[in-house]
Amino acid sequence: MKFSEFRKLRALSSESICAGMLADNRDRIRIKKDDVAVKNLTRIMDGVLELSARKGFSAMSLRDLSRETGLSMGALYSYFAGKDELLDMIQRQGTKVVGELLAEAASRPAPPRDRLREVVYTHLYLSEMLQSWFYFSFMEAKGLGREQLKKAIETELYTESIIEEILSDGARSGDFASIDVPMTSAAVKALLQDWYLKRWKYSGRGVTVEQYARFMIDLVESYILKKRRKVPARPAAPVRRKK
Amino acid sequence: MKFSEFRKLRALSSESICAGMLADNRDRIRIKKDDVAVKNLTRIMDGVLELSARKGFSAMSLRDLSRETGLSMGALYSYFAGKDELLDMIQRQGTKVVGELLAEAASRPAPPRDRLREVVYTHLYLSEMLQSWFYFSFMEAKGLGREQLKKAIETELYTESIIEEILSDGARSGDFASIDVPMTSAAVKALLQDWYLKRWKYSGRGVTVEQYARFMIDLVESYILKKRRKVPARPAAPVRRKK
DNA sequence: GTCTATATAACGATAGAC
DNA sequence: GTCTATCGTTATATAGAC
Repeated sequence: MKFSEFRKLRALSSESICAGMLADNRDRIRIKKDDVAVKNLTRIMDGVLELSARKGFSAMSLRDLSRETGLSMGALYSYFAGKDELLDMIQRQGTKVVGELLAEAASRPAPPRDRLREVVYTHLYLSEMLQSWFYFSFMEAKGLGREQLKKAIETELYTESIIEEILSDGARSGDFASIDVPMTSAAVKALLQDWYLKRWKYSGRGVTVEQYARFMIDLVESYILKKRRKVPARPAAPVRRKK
Repeated sequence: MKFSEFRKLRALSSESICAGMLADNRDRIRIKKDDVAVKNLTRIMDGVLELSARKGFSAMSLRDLSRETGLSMGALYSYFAGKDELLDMIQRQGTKVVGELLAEAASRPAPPRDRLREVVYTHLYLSEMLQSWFYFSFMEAKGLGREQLKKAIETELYTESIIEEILSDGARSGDFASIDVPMTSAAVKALLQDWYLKRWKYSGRGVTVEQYARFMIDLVESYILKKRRKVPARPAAPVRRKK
C-alpha cells in the first residue's frame, strides 16, 4: 500500500490525538468547550514536540511554550497540572494510539511473510505521520516517572514481541529459515527506529518512506528467507533465549 | 578478535581520554598539577555521563555534579568555564578518540569483506568500552552549539562514509552484489548504534558483544553477498489490506 | 450579569556563575 | 557562600460570549 493511501485511511492528525487526550483527561482539564480545548491542546502538543526536538523537553521552559503557542502561562495551566504531567500526557496518548494501530496490523491473518511486511509498513507509515511524536517519545523517555517509564519499556518490548511472534510462526511453519528470533526482531526494531530518529538524513537524501520500506524488507528477507544447509531435523525452531 | 584482546590492546579508559582533554584545554584549566587535574576531570566526566544517562544533561544541575564528584561548585569551575563548555569538551574529546581509532581500523588494507568486518567489530568494541560516552553523545547532541552541532553531524556522516567506501569498493570489485550503497551503509550504522542505545535490553538478555557482532555480520553479509538472480515468487508483492 | 477562558503578576525555589 | 536570572507554579484580575 502506498503511503498516500494509508494516510487517508487513518484519521491520524495532531487533532485526533488531542481529542483522545481530552477525553482521557476530561476531569483534569478545566476547559469546558471541547472544540476550544482540542484546538489549544493541539497547539500545546505541537509546540512541545517542536521545542523539545530543538533543545529537549527539560531545557524547554513553559515560557518558551507560552510564546510558541500564543497562550499565556495561566492559560497553559488550565490544560495540565504541571510540566511533568504534560510529558506523561503526551507520551501516554501517543503510546495508546500507536499501540492500537500496530496491534490491529499484526492481528490480520496472513502468511508470516505478508504479516511481517504488513507490520513493517504500518510501523514506518505511522512513524512517518507522527514523526515528531516518535522522536519525542524516544528522546524524552528518561524524563518520565517510574510508573510511566515502566510503561514505556513495556511498549518498546511489545513492538518487538509482535515481530518475534511473526518470526517464530514463520520459522515453525518453514516459511523462514532457522534464525535467532529475538536478535532478528531487535534488528528489525532498530531499522524501524532509524527511520524516525534520522529523518533529517533521509530527507536530505530524498529517500521516501516507500523506498525505505522496500529496502528494509529486502534486507531482512534476504536474511530470514535464505537457504540454510542445516535442515531442521526438529520441527520446532531451536531458538533459545538466554536468561 | 575477541573483545578481551581488543580491550587490552587499546588504552581506552576514562583517564586516558581525560588526559587528552587536559592536554587540549591546558590553557583553560586552572589546575596546575597534571595528575590532580586528570583525576578530577575523570570524576567529572564519569559523573556527567552517569547523571545525564539518568535524567539528561540539561536536567542535571551542577550541584548534582558537585555532589556526585565530591568537588565543590567553585572547584568545578576550575575545570570548565560553564555548563555549555563542559558538554562541548566531553563531546569533542570522545569524537576525536573514536574518530581516530575508527579511521585506523578502516585504513588497514584487506579485501572488502574483511575490511567491513574489521570496521563493524571495531565500532562495536569501541562502543562497548565507551558505552556511556556513546550514549551520551547521541542523546545530548542537540544541546550543542551550532558549531559543535555541525561537527557532530559531520562525525555521524563520517562513520557512514567509511562504510560506504568499503561497500563501493566491494561492489566495484564484484565481492559484493550490486546494492544500494548509501542505504546499506545507513542500515549498518543503525545496527551499530542499536548496540549502545539499547544496552539495557541486550544486557538483560545476556547477549555479549561478540554474539551481537556475529549476528550483525551474518545479517549484513546475507544481503550484500547474495546472488542477485531475480526470482521473486511474487514480483513486488504489495501488502494487501483487508477491508 | 454570569460563566468561561485567558492574561497578569508575583512567589518561592533553584539554576548557573563567580 | 552569594548573587542574579529564570524556573515552575499559582493567586488573582480581566476580557469575552451568550
